[in-house]
Amino acid sequence: MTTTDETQAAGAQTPRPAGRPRSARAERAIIDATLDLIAESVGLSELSIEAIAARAGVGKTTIYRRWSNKEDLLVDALSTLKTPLPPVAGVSVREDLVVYAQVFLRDACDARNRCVMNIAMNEAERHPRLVERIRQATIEPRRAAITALLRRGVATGELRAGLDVPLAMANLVGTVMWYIRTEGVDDHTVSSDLAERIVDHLLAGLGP
Amino acid sequence: MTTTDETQAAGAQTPRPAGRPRSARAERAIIDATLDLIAESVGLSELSIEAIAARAGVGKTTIYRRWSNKEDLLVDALSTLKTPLPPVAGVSVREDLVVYAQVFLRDACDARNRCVMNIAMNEAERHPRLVERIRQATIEPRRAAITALLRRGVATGELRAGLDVPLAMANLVGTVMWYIRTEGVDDHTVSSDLAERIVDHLLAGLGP
DNA sequence: GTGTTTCGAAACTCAAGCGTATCGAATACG
DNA sequence: CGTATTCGATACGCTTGAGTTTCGAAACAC
Repeated sequence: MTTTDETQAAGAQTPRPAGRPRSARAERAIIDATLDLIAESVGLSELSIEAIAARAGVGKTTIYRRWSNKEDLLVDALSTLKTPLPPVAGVSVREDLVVYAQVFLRDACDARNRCVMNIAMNEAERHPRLVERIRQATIEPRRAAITALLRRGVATGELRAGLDVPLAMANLVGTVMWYIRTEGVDDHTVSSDLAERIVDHLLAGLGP
Repeated sequence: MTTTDETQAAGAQTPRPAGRPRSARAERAIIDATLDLIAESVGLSELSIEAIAARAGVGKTTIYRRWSNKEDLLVDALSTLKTPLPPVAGVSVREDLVVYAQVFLRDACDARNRCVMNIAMNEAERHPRLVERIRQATIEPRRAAITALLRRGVATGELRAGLDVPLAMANLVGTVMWYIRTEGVDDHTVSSDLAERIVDHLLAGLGP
């Protein structure tokens, strides 16, 4: 929308509404402060607009001039987490699984991305609009990608015939999530071969 | 502590402190209301003492005479969830794993027990005392039991040699948790053979 | 009966936070 | 320059809920 910091490029569409233009820097500061505070706290109910304004060095007026309430701001703020999403691959199913596992590990270790999953799992009743958006923008694409990959593995014979795909997906995602949580893997302590270990573990199973 | 509803048995210890005795029914009603409201809501911050008092049909005075603040009440209320804990078994490692998986499935489907895990995972910063208690009373015993079972399986050869035990545990618990969450298994729709399917799936692995 | 304690209900104080309004200063345009 | 809009700051009204206090009634012991 804006080119320089305090200036709006007068596109052919809107002839510029006269008066002092809105600060793009303030907008970024608000969204950054929102994401930081979400990542630091746990639930959305302890996140206050006043704390956001203070952290962003901004008046509450500047926030309410852009978003009419808290949920609108949250929707926009979480939308900026692009989550570049799983890149495609194709050499072998095992290697692709490792790539996905690595993406999940990275996401689960980054505070800003981790809170997205927390919100999706815990705030469904209080913020259905927000959770639905997260579900469609982040969860569903990944679920579809993994499902396709697992089906491909079954088709090529790299995975066991008659595989229960939803169960296998819970297997992969649940293992990653739980391992991160319980073993306290940090953003920097996550070793590069952890994804490989997890995938190979899943492929081999527990039996001898 | 109490035998009849409104009476305290005068044990040899305390000779009965004179005055109207505290109502045991009120105490149970308070704890029941607390657990119900925790199960219905999601976080502990939207749980209000006033709502508990209203649900229990009790004055706030009756609550504050027993517990000095909200966290004390929560600690006591959650302590009453005995979670009979994993019973021992011993025929085969697979059967024992199925038993544990069934316990986890039952717990994860019961609203009152499910919220315990939610609290342990999400409220660590706001209620460290409470979370630590849950960790020691509920999580740690189960973690130890599964660890012992997995090690036994490795020793008897029923499980693969060189098994990564923490990873295998994340495998079992994470799969159950994630499957329940994403597939929306309810308290009544949980089929009796789901635990067997999960365990056999884990034992076999994804590979052919 | 008297004395003591608890009961539920209601009122209270205090703090946090939402959303609004108002202020002087700043930044644009013409 | 004047006009329009946004800026940050501050104050305001309002609601919620914690924790306390007061009240009359009730339940015990003596």
